Amino acid sequence: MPDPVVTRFAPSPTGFLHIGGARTALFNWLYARHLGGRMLLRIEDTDRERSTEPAIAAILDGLSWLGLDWDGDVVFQFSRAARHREVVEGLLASGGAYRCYASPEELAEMRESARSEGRPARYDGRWRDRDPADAPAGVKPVIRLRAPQEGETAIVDQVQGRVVWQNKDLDDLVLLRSDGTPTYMLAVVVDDHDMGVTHVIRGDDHLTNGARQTQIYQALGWSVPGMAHIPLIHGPDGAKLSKRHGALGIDAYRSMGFLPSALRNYLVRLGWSHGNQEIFTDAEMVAAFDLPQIGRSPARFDAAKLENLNGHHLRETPAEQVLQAIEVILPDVGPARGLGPHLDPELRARLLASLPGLKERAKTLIELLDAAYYLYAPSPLALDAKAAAILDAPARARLAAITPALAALPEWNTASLEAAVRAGAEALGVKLGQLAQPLRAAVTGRGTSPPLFDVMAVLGRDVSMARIGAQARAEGVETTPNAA
RNA sequence: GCUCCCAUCGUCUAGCGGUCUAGGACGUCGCCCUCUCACGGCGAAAACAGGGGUUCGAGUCCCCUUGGGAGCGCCA
Repeated sequence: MPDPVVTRFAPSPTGFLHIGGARTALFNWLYARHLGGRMLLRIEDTDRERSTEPAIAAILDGLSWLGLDWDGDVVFQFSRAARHREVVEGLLASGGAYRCYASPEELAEMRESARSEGRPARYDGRWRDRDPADAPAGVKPVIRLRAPQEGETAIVDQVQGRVVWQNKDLDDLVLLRSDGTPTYMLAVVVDDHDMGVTHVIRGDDHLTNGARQTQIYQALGWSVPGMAHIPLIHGPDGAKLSKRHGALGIDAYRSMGFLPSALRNYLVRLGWSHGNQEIFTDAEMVAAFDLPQIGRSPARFDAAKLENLNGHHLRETPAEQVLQAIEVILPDVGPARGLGPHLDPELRARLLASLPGLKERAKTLIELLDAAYYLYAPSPLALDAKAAAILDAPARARLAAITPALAALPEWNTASLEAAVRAGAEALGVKLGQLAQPLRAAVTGRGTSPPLFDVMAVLGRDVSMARIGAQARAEGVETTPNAA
């Protein structure tokens, strides 16, 4: 293994970690893990106005929740400003950069007239070869790269292929602002170089930046890292994922009850494929992932597929782990549904026992929690519309009829309950469903639930009989359907 | 406007010149299973944007058109 790969995820902390950023991080992580390399994390906080502590925390939290770990310490770009300046000084000395005294107004005017004349909107190089003695007094200059004006600049991208720009279409970008702080374009190059990054994997909105950064590498005499510009994720309407589509941070998906493993699985298949395989464990993903299988067209975000995948992962995940995932989001989502931020031991045990039946039927942890309502419902149990419809007078009469047999059961478990109810249905001359459905409605307050006998077994004799009794006694009485 | 990128079922995609009467998955619609709902099983409808080339042969290569997208800051 001659050249261990080093990738990096480099978000700017100006907002939460969104779904596109999460996928970029995942791809970097997978590529590094696949090749036994390292993934670094760098926070691009050179924009002091917009970078915030909460955003940094949200990004770190999001990555951790998603299960994407990084190697080494987090690098904060702003802390490296002195190094960035040093590099620019060198460039200034070698003639690779120059001071530009153009005012913001001049620049705006330049862009406007260029556009109106159908020319590319770019800096015209007016200070490129001008005598510094012409510098207006009192104006702090920016420092620009003396970019080549002829020929072409190409990047050999592992996803996009060889992409070429004519140098005349690229202008002299700003390296150092007039206040002496480095720009993103410069900082990225210096940091990637200093950090030993071998592969830059990022969204293809950076494709042009790739060319401009290549010019900086060349001016510095540094070797250009491998690049892979992956297509962006679009919203359902085909436009770039944005606030209009909900502007969701990764934390929102957590709160919606998605499993990290499902999100990883969904994200990896957006733009990348491995034959016909749709379902991936982490190990499979790491083993199969590579850059050549990444497509070049943007993918649309499809919530339905994410939900389906989440359902699959829910079923595959052991009950204890699902329970832990629930406990992670409970502080967020518990209080709103009458659950506290934590589960008391008794409820936890009942939930765990019910999970095999529950996780089979839910697409998200939220759905699961709602379906488990019968486990934590306050008394008296509220009936939803379907349950209320099921519990008509004949149904209630059947409940009354089966009550003695249930009360007399020596053992209260799934098998004994099923035997008793089947016998009861036969004795009443009705189909199993005609008795089971009223029982389900009485015991869960819902028209649907996990298998009835499992539910009754977990609930226990006392609770079950009380709920059945309450509905049996209400024969002929109009019930108040649950408002919800 | 300029530069660059993209184009297979509604969506994610397989396809790397002949095995494509185009495969899988999600979603949709039937049927089966069944104590409900799911799961699972079986089946159906559903796509190579259009036009030119190249070739014995094109979804696969080239060009044009059309349609999407991204970038064009002293933001990142």
